[in-house]
Amino acid sequence: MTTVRIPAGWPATEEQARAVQDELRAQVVLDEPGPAPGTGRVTGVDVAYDDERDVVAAAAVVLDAATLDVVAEATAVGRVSFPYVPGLLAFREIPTVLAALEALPCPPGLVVCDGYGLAHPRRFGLAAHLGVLTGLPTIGVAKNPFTFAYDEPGAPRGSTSPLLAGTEEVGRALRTRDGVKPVFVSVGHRTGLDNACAHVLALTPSFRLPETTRKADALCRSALRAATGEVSAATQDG
DNA sequence: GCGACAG
DNA sequence: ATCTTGTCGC
Repeated sequence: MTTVRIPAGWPATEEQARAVQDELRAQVVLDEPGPAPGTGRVTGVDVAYDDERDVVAAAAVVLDAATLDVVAEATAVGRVSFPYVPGLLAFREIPTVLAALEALPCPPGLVVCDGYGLAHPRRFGLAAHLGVLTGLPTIGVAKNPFTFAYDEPGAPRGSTSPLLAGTEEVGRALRTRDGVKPVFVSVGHRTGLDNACAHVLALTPSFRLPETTRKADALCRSALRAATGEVSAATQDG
């Protein structure tokens, strides 16, 4: 576990954050198909919060893409770096997520984020932002459609429908379990949308959400419990 | 103008 | 995201 300091010059206002998005957005690479599904490694990242104590914990869990076995994992804790503002989620999550990724003992391969990539009001959601900062291929898998419109995909697992901002397809609603609410997939960086959806299907043999997300979620929650536990123990001990 | 809005 | 018991089912 590593402890994170909020980077110097980190945006302090919504206006500054939007300016950063507009500046970095031009660096997103869209003409690469990305790593082939089922090969190499796939890493899930997630973050948990205790706003009460101003503590944030992130986890990165590396899976073998073929077997979905855990190959490596790392966590990081720090202070909350930004309030939750729809459209600016990345500024809340990224410092701690970056630290967790850097603490990994091996390359992460494709990174799967909780939330959106290009499906974003400014076309620069968390997955795109993390991709540009790390240079890694990334995708976003969200549980909710945010502000976007979509037609219900067919009932069978694997069915998709466009996720629409007006007439622009910014992502895809993807059914990962028969008859269950779809997930919302969008490209982050250095990956194509077809490939991103194929990865998500490969990562959902048993549950609605990708194994990467499930494992990272469990790990960051336990890291948060450990971190806040230390705080209260320190308080009691002196 | 107001509200809704990834996590 | 988070607050939260028991409960149904594989």
